[in-house]
Amino acid sequence: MTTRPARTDDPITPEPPAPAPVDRRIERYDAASVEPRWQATWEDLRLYHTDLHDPDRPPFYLLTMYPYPSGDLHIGHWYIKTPTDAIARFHRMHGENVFLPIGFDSFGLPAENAAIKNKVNPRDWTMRNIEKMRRQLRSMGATFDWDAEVVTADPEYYRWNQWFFLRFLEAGLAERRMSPVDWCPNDGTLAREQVEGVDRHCWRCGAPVQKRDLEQWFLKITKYADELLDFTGLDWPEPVKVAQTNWIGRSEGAEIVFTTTADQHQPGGDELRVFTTRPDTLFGATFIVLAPEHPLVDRLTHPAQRAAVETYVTQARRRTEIERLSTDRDKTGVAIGAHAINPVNGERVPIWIADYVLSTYGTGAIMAVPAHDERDFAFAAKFGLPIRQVIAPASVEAPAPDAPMSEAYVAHADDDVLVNSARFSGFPAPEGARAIVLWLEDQGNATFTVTYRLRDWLISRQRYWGTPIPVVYCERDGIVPVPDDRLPVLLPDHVDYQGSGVNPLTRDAAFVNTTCPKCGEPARAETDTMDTFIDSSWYWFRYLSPHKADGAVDRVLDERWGPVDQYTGGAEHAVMHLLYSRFFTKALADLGIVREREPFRRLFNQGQILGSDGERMSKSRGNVQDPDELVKRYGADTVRLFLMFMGPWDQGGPWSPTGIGGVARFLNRVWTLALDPHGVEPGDAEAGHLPAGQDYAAADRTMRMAAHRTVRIVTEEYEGFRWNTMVAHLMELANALMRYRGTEAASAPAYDEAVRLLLLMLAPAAPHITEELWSRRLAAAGEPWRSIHTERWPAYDESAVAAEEREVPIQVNGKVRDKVTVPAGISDVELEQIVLARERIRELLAGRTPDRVILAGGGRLVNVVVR
RNA sequence: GCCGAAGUGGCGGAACAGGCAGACGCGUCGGUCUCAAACACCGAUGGCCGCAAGGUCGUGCGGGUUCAAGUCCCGCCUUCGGCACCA
Repeated sequence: MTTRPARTDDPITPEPPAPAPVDRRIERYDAASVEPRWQATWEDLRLYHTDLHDPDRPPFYLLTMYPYPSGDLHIGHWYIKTPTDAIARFHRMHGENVFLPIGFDSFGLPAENAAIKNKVNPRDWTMRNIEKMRRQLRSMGATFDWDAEVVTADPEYYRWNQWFFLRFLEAGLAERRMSPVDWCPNDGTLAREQVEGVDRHCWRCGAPVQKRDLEQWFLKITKYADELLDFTGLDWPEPVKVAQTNWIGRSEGAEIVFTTTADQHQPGGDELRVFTTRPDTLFGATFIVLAPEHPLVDRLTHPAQRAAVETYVTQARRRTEIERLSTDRDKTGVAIGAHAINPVNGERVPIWIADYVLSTYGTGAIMAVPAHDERDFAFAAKFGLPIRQVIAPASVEAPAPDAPMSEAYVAHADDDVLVNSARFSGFPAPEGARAIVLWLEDQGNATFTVTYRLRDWLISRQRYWGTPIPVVYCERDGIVPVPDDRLPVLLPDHVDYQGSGVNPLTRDAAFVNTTCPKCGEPARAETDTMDTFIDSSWYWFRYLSPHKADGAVDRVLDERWGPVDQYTGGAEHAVMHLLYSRFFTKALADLGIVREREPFRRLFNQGQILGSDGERMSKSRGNVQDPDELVKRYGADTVRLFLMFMGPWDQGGPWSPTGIGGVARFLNRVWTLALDPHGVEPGDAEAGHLPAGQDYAAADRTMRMAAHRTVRIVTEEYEGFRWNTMVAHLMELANALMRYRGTEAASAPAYDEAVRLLLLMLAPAAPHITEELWSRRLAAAGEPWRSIHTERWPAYDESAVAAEEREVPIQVNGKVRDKVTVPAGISDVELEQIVLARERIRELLAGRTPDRVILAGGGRLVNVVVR
């Protein structure tokens, strides 16, 4: 590949910064002066601006989760982003055209909270933070392509959120429905984090939180539930796939129709559809439970029960879903005083409501089978409802219908059969389930169905700082989409919060009062804004053409660059962000806007850096670690390398700077090896002499072998993101070379080659010091400057890595007792002879003949077994 | 409760695919350099016994398979992360 610096739009006139002349007494590595100098040079040369149309090199799209501009770049950001930068540099050295963009996820609650609390403008607050974080991000020395930067709070970005919304609306993928929110009379809708305490009060005014039903917008992600379960072709961590699969929660079963009976207060005949995964237990259904929110509750409730029911419904609505679903709680519920007919046996069963049944799952109604469901069992036991066993292993005698049970029989034995189930008795359980549904289906009382835990995506937010939803409400025309040519619907720059959490857009007359695009009459603008997960569901498409004015996505570039080759970011986004992004991509593909149906081919979740107290870093805990101080003291390269060296990347852990000195020492050692090969250290008695028994040629071979073996292993470690062992192996190589420094072998070509390889291998991880040393080597050799980061990644020399001899550990009865050095190509027979002839082994055998001699792993180890 | 990940020296961690446990680094101890200190460099460093050679124990706990187990199997314990009565 080219040895010129990466392509830029400008003609290249590399003006290498004049390297300091190499003194006899060499200076130590001074990061504070070297690093900013190279960062400025890279920027001047536009070294990391990616030419997305480059016809020659294969594209590699590397994406890292864009940060929220909280205003502080902490050590956790470095932990994600600097190894990602090393990936970029590694791929670039393989001749790939790497695109590593960056941007800011700049809408959201924190800006608004700051606005309410400190009376600052959310936009000013956000933009100030972005400014600060840009500076901090640059101090990493990462190769972000800043030309591609995306700021989601810019109209240039969010107008396309609105455009997508309109396309979804046309395609029937967006719809408006009632949905409850947590509500405070003073501060309006509350996010989960704004509800505090067990008594659930408002974070600002302390008022008790209420539930309130609002008309809100949904995106129909459930339409894609089945496709989202398919991860074919994705190289993703298994736990993420498992988490998404559970989140979608597909279950197969049937809907069964129960019909309400008449009484003196209502005519009956209402259909109650229940969802069950166990139609085989239908004969054991002894009551019905509805979610308290079920639409028929009001209509069916008997007057005598009305007061109790209403109290219960109010209570249930005040509980969080987590509370309602908590297993620790006692079962609660109320009979509503109505009944329904079990279609399978005509039995009249009572209808209850209970908060353990959710209106959002299935049909919001269940048939309770206490004999075969633990929750129903607990409920029946508490309220004295009948329990009837209808499933039992064929191997035991069928129990009587009313035989007492101490617990629900839920376990699936292979020989489970239906019992007490009329003509279905004796059917094996799975066949029984099928037969019952088929039979009921004929009468119109059942259908096979699939239900998902996944719910449609509620995107409406009653907040200012987000993308306005582009619809208008007209007296005459109803819900009217804003036409494309009127986009973007601009967020006003200044709003008055009046010290309250209520969405200030609702009070902004200029925003709210608009005209209907259809009839031209006065109309009301939608004041809800979009969930910020919308922003992050397509930002990587926009990076390809951030300023494109006539479309959201550049289709040509999408064809060329999509899907993202590698995505890096935290595991906390395992479900929501990654699932929404997959949904968006599929929907956009169906709308013909993008080509691919999956956004991220390969995903890596790095671990999380915790505070030194082992807790998640947060401002409120005061355990946020600022890297600036460390960077000032040790330099960016040292901090980068230290973060990589700490442990496996997917592990994370509590932050502690202990040990960073070791990494700094290593970089200084590299500096010394490269610039002062002939110096000697006073502390080393052996300094200046080759290791005992080695001549110049042996030293040469040893150095070559060490360097090339390191290339072999380190290349694999870069590919697998195993940074900690990668750094360890580079340290080993440096230590090995250190042994030859100051000896005659330091003049050998092998020494110089080893230093060259060491620098190349270190370059992606520690880009500044290697660039500096590289420039000095070139200058010393009288060659023109070129960046080390445009060099090719080294290949190892097969002949150099092969050893002539190897050491074989010898075990007797599985314990290492001896070692022997043998020629590399030795045969098994010869090896065995040598081993058995060893004095130490003969001693241990004491005249006995070995039972077996095992040569393990092609003679890597010998085990002599004697009993 | 369910799902997922993990438990290895004083500490962070290493160990391909069952084959020398503890790579690399920190810390500690000893040394060289220095008037001295810092820096740098060299050496030692799992526990116990031993002057040494060497022995012995040792990867959360208890069993097992194997010539050989940190690694595989069975049964537990602990920690972290996620999910939450999903019918």
